Amino acid sequence: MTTPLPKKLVRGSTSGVAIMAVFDLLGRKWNMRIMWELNTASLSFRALQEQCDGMSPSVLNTRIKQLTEAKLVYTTSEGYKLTELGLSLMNTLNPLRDWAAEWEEEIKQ
Amino acid sequence: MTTPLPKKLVRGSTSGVAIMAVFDLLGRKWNMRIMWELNTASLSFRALQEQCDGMSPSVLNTRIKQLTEAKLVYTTSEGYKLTELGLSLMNTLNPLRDWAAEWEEEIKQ
DNA sequence: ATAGTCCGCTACGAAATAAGTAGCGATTGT
DNA sequence: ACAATCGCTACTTATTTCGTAGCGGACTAT
Repeated sequence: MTTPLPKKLVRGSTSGVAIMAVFDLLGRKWNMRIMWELNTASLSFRALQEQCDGMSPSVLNTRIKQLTEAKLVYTTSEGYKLTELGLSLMNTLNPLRDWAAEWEEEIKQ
Repeated sequence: MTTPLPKKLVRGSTSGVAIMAVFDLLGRKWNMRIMWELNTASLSFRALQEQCDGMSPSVLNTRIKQLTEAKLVYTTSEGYKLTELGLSLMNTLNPLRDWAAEWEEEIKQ
């Protein structure tokens, strides 16, 4: 006699806590990758597209809009750059690189 | 006269570095969320589904398979749990919670 | 034994998102 | 003037995710 699942809910969305909004944003294809590339260097639209394995420009365009809206990225005459917020996010995400290396070791077996 | 975009490439995929594979995995809807919930408590299929805002069971099922394949999650009689690797991933991802809080402050303006 | 309930999970059509390609108008270089 | 490149949009196709119904197994109550 547990409570049945609620019939309608805002799904996969910012229900309550801030971290959920982060999952929504980063849990979308390309967003982490774009941030990662921009953390290495600020890039023009075409350059960013190339860095991201030639991802389609239509998607790149909407991603840039999202990330700009989220105040993680901004546009300059020299290309797209990370904001302070964007940089701080990439700092917290930085340990992922090392974890990824360990994980790769463990997984190829 | 820059090199034109290569016509075909494995896109959004593990081209070279380990971190790209991580982006592929975590850059999918629900994966981070599932890991996050399992980091708090080990949960049965139905319970996990409820925690994740009632996400569809078909997707949950494929996600569990992926995460199991990736050696981040395993199945027990008491429900799904994080492996050591999964736990270490959540540790590196933990600072995200604080960042999310700061970000929420900055963004609601 | 039978019927009811809950479980993990699958099947399958509908909706949403991403990919792929062509090309426009603006700018830059020759 | 001309060609090349740029950022970006429009549009079609492919892939992913949702939503719902329901199967077979385990457990329980009658």
